[in-house]
Amino acid sequence: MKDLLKLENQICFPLYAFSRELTNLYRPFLEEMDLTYPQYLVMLILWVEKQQTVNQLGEKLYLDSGTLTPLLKRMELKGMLMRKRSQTDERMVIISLTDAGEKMKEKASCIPGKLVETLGLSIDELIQLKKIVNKAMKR
Amino acid sequence: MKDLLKLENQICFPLYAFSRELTNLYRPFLEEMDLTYPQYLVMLILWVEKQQTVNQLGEKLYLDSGTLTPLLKRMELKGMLMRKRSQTDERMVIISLTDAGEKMKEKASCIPGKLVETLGLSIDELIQLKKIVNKAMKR
DNA sequence: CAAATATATATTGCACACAATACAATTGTG
DNA sequence: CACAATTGTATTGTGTGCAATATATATTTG
Repeated sequence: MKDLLKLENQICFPLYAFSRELTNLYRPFLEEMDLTYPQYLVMLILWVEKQQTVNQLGEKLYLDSGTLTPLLKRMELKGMLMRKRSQTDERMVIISLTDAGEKMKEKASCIPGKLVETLGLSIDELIQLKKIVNKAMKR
Repeated sequence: MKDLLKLENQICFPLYAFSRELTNLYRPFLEEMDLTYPQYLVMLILWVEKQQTVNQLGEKLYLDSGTLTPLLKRMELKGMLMRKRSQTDERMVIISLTDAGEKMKEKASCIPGKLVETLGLSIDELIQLKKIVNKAMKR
């Protein structure tokens, strides 16, 4: 029986290391747009949705307000998006893109392709990977 | 042609979210031992290797000294390990477990099993997952 | 052997993550 | 309608990650 308490026998560690490696792979492309990877994920949502509350962003990204609030404030400072309290329910903050934020979409369009290229995995492997991870996330 | 700039079409985002979810799944088990997930990874190495320099730990975990130094100091404060400069080369810091640190191994032995159970993936899927991730990491 | 170079760790600064808590606005209930 | 419970965001504190820089020690080279 092999020792499960060995780094090389771990399944979660490769995923953890790979996840960090992924944000490192995105970094050079995102730096050109002054975005971090989590900020890029926010932009992905806003390029489609136009209006999102902090809570809606958090549900989609699995992040809470303790992470999102300062992140969104930094993006607001950079002029990419606006934060405005809802008129109808003042507990909510509505996030929406500025024109500058909208314009970034075009520049970002090449990023997914570049990343897949860098990863060097086949389409089949990517589909497999996504399928398995999605199953585990659905617990 | 589907829009690659949509969150639901991303392959990296599920991996990123899943990686965070994994450390959340470990948290309840590790809290009993006063460990975080990265600290647990350090312990996995030291339970096998006995002596490791900061650099050796960093190579195995893909982490740099800016991350490891404070992390190891916190673990030293908790009495799990010792940090001592090498006599032969004073640039190096040798990390080794205390008796208390050694003893934690027994309590940790059940963790890998519990995690796999929680994940709810088949052995085949786990092997697939590890194989694909390892391939991508080897670029 | 002295000076340049390389190596190993530490420090600093910034950006996440997340638990715990706080707080204001809203909703549900008697 | 008062008021307790809920909801949505913000704040605080701790712990990573990582780039850039600093510092001390070794090693290489002329």
